[in-house]
Amino acid sequence: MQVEKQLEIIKRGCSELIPEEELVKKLEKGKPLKIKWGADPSAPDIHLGHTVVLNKLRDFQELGHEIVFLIGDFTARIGDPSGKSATRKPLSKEEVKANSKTYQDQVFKILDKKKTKVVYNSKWLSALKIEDVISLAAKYTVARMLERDDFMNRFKKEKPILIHEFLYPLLQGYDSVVLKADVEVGGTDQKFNMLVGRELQREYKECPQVIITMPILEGTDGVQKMSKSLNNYIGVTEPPSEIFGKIMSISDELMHKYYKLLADKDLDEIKNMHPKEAKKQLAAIITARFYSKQAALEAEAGFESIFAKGNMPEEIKLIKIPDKKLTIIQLLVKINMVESFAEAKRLIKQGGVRVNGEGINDEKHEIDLTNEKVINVGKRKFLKVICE
RNA sequence: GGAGAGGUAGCGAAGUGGUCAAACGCUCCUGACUGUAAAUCAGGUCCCUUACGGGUUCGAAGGUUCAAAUCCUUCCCUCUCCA
Repeated sequence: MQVEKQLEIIKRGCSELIPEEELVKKLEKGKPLKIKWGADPSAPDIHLGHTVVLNKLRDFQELGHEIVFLIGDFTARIGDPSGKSATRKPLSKEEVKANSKTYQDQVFKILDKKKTKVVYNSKWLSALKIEDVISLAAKYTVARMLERDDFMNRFKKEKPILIHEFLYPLLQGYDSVVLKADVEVGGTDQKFNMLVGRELQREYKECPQVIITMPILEGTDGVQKMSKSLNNYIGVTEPPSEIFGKIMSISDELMHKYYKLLADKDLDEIKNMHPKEAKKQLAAIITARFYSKQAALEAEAGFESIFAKGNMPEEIKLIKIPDKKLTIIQLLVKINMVESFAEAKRLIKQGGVRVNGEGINDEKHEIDLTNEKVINVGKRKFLKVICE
């Protein structure tokens, strides 16, 4: 394909491309490029945030380039605290192995497995000797490290920065050296690390990689970046009804961002639609992407039935318990719909608990479980319970 | 190594002997209104108890006191300055 045409596709939706001229030169050689993408296998669930980058990688694959999917197993075993204040706990070899497997399965929902090479950085990083690490560290200065926002902020705020945190960008950059990456793709939060990679490649007399950053997707709260630990994520393996429902609950403002980053759609058209309709469409597009059109339709029908018409969901998980009769509070605790008796009481007092659709406001209300009961807390939590 | 500041609930941050289960803000949860949107309003947000009340919390462990987040001792951790 013509370089110009390729460039257009590559640039679409990306936040920065550094530097464009170099990418053009690389493309002009007409050979497939090595596109590096690094992932941390400590949280093996892929969510919509990751898919922004993954979609870009798929663009590259469709253009005939090679994706190198680097699993940072070495990093995960040591525990990377960067960004977050809490130090992540290191994972064992076995955990990392299991995680990276799940990770791969999910990634290939989007990427073409045949055109993806999977590599583990422990292969070369664990072989480094302390001498090698020191000479690597000698190629970068503290002042340049502090250019990174996160480091600078913590430095100014007198918050701790651990020495080994400085090593992570270096190791990540060293990965690029070893892989001889032509391009590295990541979120904008990875810009600094990827730039270090460029510098290091230059130091090691390799051709510096081109950097492509993709915008960071905010989580369902609309503020923080999507992540599992903040519980504001939409995972690609969640059931269709969940994906659909979670998208319906985002704010209108956020919906426009999601459209821009996740759906290839004409934005003007969206602006003219009723926001609710637009959101439904978005939910359907995304649900269909990970399942099927059919699944999306079903999810939508279910959603309409439950929330617009106030019906019960069609499929509710059934739980069997040994007791025939329990007070509502005991029951809620028993089936883990609430964390404590006190919480159960609060919810009842506030009118958030229903049995078979009927509001319960008596804390001592007894539930007869000889026949099936639908217990419902708040808008979203439903369970069926029966005595076994 | 020396000097100083600090560690409080999910987060930020008050509190410096009793009225502290700990102000305030955010987050989060429930309800009303809606479009499971936003904004707004009402309530809630350690555990047990219908309630009265009780139990465990303020970096950790000891101690003083009728009474400790607050005072003392030791320890752990973070930051700043000096070397």
